[in-house]
Amino acid sequence: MPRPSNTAERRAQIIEGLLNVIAEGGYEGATIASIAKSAGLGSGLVHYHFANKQAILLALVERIVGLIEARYAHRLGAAGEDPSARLRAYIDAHLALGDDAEPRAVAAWVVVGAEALRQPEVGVVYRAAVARRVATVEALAGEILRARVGHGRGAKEAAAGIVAAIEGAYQLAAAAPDAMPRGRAARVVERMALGLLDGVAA
Amino acid sequence: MPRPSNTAERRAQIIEGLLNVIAEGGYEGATIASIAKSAGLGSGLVHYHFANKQAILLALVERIVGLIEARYAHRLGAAGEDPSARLRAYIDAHLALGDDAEPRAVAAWVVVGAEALRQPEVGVVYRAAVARRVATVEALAGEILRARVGHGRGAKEAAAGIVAAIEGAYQLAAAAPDAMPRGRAARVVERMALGLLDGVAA
Amino acid sequence: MPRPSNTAERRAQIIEGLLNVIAEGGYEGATIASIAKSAGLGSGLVHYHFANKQAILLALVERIVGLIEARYAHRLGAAGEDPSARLRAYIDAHLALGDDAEPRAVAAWVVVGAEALRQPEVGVVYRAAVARRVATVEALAGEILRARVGHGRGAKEAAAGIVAAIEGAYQLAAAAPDAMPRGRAARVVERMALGLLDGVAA
Amino acid sequence: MPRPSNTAERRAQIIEGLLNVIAEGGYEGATIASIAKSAGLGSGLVHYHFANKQAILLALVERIVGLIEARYAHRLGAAGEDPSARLRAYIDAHLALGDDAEPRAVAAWVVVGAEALRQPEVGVVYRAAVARRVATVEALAGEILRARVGHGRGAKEAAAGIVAAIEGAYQLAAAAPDAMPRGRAARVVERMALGLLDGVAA
DNA sequence: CATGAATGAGAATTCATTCAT
DNA sequence: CATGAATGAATTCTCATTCAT
Repeated sequence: MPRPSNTAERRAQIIEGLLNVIAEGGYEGATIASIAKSAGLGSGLVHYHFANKQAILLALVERIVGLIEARYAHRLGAAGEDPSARLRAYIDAHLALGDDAEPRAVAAWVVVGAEALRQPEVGVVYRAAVARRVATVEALAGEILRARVGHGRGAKEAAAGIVAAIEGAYQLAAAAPDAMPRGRAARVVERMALGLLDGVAA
Repeated sequence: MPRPSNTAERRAQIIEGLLNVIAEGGYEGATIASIAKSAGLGSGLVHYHFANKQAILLALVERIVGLIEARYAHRLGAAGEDPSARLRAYIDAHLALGDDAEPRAVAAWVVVGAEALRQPEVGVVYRAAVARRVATVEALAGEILRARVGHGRGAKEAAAGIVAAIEGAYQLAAAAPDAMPRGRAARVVERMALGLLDGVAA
Repeated sequence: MPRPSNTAERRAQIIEGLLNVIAEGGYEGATIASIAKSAGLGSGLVHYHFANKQAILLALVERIVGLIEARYAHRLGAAGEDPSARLRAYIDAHLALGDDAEPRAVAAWVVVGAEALRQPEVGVVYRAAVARRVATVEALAGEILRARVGHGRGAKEAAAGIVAAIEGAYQLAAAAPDAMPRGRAARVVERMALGLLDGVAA
Repeated sequence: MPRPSNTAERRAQIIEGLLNVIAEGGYEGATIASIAKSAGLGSGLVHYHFANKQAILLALVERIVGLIEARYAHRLGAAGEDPSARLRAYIDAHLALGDDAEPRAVAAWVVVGAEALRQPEVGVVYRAAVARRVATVEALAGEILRARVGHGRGAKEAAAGIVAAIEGAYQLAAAAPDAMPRGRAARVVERMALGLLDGVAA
């Protein structure tokens, strides 16, 4: 009777290790040895579970995206059917502080965004993640616009703007936390989003 | 009769070299050898003019900041005294395409933002640059708000939001260019900015 | 089942490699590559077992000190309780030729003495080693003096003189071997030591 | 009328520069740039006056040797014809503190002794200097011994011992100054020397 | 004579990846 | 599955020496 595989658990540990080290040292500081150490594993084991270092980063991207989508799903329940409330929930899921806040994930995401410039495979998953975000926001924006002016024109570029504001808020939170008054990011981005839609609708 | 010093020129060449390689390969990809090659210089000379690799990056930050501030100064003339026009000019200077567009600088800036997480000295100059941007925008936002509602409350956090939107637009432009319809970023951010100020003023 | 650790053995090999190359080429000539080659190892492995080159040198200092102290301990048995005999045994342990002679260690020690000027950490362990030598000789000299004149005044500076003579004999042996008739160093230093104590006692 | 050559002066400046930097940083720390800076000259000029770095070191050896021989010559006058007084004057010239003390030269000499192991050409001049010292002391010791026992047997090895003690005292002064009570080195070595000759004569 | 820019050959160090056990 | 030793290529940085002016 072979021992039950613990691969899934080990992979999760390793991804968590990368998240931790990337949050403080960036991707350059994330050596296999430091990841392994942070995960409490031997360094050889990392390569047993992942073909190479990049593979861990790709898994981390998935992990972060999943984390945030879960937050959104969780908030959706309280938001009800109103598209504006849903858009606020969406922004909140990305930016609000709270018990489920993940400052490490924010820093890691900023790093992922920079690595996307460098590693084509990371670029692919990063762009896919961004595209999904834009699509989600576009759907919400489209609903809001159609309710107001009967058509959804401009929803796509509004969505891009809103996602940009979210990404920029991450960037500031991670690298220049003094720039944005603490805990206000979600509110400010919500106002920008709604103000933008007002402008588009006008 | 010594050879006339060309230090300033060489330093500029090297900074330009870093800008070029960073724009495609990120900071990790920017090896001294690649910088030197891109600048058409020997690798030893790079260290003759800069103490280390980080010093080049710091100089690059200055360079990029100066580039954009010059664009803003240039657009200010056409904007006249109206604060809203000036805010649009500000956003335009950062995001508009045109003859003076610098896609390489955009990518490099994103990389700088990630390196700011890793290298404390880079963090310092990055935060200083962001702080200046926020202060500039805050002044404009304050003027606009005062003209409308007689006070400037909320200008600071509005400014942070606007700067975040700009930074996020850079991020998307560099790493996920398909997300934002080409050439629309300035327009979208302007609308977000003005919509945000409407909201704050309300 | 992990490979059994051979760290201690590897470290010893590397220290031995440094001893070998330092004996001929000095510390400057001792490159990591040459140390690794002399030890029959890959260069990366050297840094796997030692944080940096200096750490190997510090370990080498310990190694040499231990070597000589072991020679002294070994000779102590034959010397019996007589302090003069013990002092001779001490000098012998440092300077006598014989099966346990270590010409490489002598040359390396001279190099260590010069590196002590340059690398603060090396200076620390070098001074500690010298201080222990002086203390040991001082104890012996004190016994001899007290037996003769009832007090041990002057033992400390006599000990310093004796240690200086030993260090100088190393220096000549390593760098100007023709200056001292071969195999006579121990005898000459013993005579200097005893003559010095005669003078101090007078 | 060509301008008068200042080569001799420049060479002296450069040698002085090497002496200064070697006294603090050892030979490794002595870069051409640092030597030039310490001499107040441009780095290119160093190579105009010396073929290479080693040539400066060789000149420095001469310089230090000359310095000490001058001190000896100066003290010889006061010592008169008595060989014991002359031997004391010799040791004094090498080790006594005073207005003409040269702590930098002491440190530099220790470095030279270590470089002698590494650079064959340095070894040659170092050994020549040591041989001259031994020969001088041997002559004095021979005189002393002949006056006492009618022959000079053992003078050579006694001289080597005395020179060793001097070299060792340099080593301690430079690298472990706490080992020898300050200002006592000359006295201690004189006692060792005279005690040694007593022993040889016995 | 003098300057300091320029070169290029190393040197130390890092680290992903492999592999013996 | 697991460990951590081992490898070797890549990278930053140093520095003697050369050379244009």
